[in-house]
Amino acid sequence: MPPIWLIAGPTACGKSELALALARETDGEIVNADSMQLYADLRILTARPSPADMAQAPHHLFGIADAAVAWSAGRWLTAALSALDGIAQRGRTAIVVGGTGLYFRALTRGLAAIPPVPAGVRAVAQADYDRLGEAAVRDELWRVDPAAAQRIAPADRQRLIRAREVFEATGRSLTDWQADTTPPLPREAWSGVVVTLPRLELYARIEARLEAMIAAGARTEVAALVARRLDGRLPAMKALGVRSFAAEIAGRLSPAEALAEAKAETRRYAKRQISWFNHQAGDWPRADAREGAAAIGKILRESAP
RNA sequence: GCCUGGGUAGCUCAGUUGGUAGAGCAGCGGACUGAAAAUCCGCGUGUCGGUGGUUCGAAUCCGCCCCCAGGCA
Repeated sequence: MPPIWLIAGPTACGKSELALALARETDGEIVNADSMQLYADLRILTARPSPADMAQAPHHLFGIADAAVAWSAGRWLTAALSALDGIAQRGRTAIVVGGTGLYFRALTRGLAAIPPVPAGVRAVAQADYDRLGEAAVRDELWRVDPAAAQRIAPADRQRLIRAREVFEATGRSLTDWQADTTPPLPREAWSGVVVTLPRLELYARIEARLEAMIAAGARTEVAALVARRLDGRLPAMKALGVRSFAAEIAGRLSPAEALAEAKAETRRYAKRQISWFNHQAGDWPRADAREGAAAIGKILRESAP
């Protein structure tokens, strides 16, 4: 059975380049595990592989969604499993690369089989939260899903709404659903590595990359996205830098302020990613990005169960 | 060289009549099961330029020295 390699790591650590080198070396295929590189609209700002890179090996799930459509971890998982299936049938190595920790968790540990919640139910849950306040929603949750009410942090609007809408839509508590979760892949099917880089070096790369993105036309991309007047709550609208550069385009921030803000938000994001991988993938081997693709390939081969 | 203003957290600064210091930004730690580049929780991280002195006690007062910014020469 051909291997599935998972390459995770914080933004700007050099994952894509390593994945491409490994794909060339193994005649493998690359699968995206980045929630923002899914969308077509922001190629530059989300650091999606260029057409030249994509021509060097088959790439899956990059830029395949329209920003007007909200994808989710569940939708990604279905698409990724289907891509992995195709790659396995072709007898090739699959290289799943990205920075979205939840996606790797979904792939390796599973996602509860909750049916999609109808948009109307979510809209009602959101409206109730905004109209009645957190306390009322939480009180309701104490009745139907006390474990979730206990676990969800104060002011975590998103998770409270999620717990509520799942119960409303399915008649079963989120906690109950989650207890059922099973991994979609057998443990021996994959091996993973977390790519690291010293913090200061990572931050320097983040800053340099943002500047390069601006030089390459990231502002124009954001302007085009903003011109579509999409709902600001769509995932694609939350891509790092969109808000800052949109504010610049609207004249609310100077170019320097917008750039500084985007850099700071990206640094904080990288920190959250590091925190996630440290605790949620603490048992995966680590590899310094500077060790190069050969070293990382070796780790992946040797850590296969 | 003289005069003036200033040296306090990584940065910009606040600091009341002397009681070993606090804001913003930056930063750090953490949580995480379908928005996850999301959402949320927690944390001041300090030779108060240096050195003598006055004082029970000095970031605060005094002396000397160093550095920075203006001004006068």
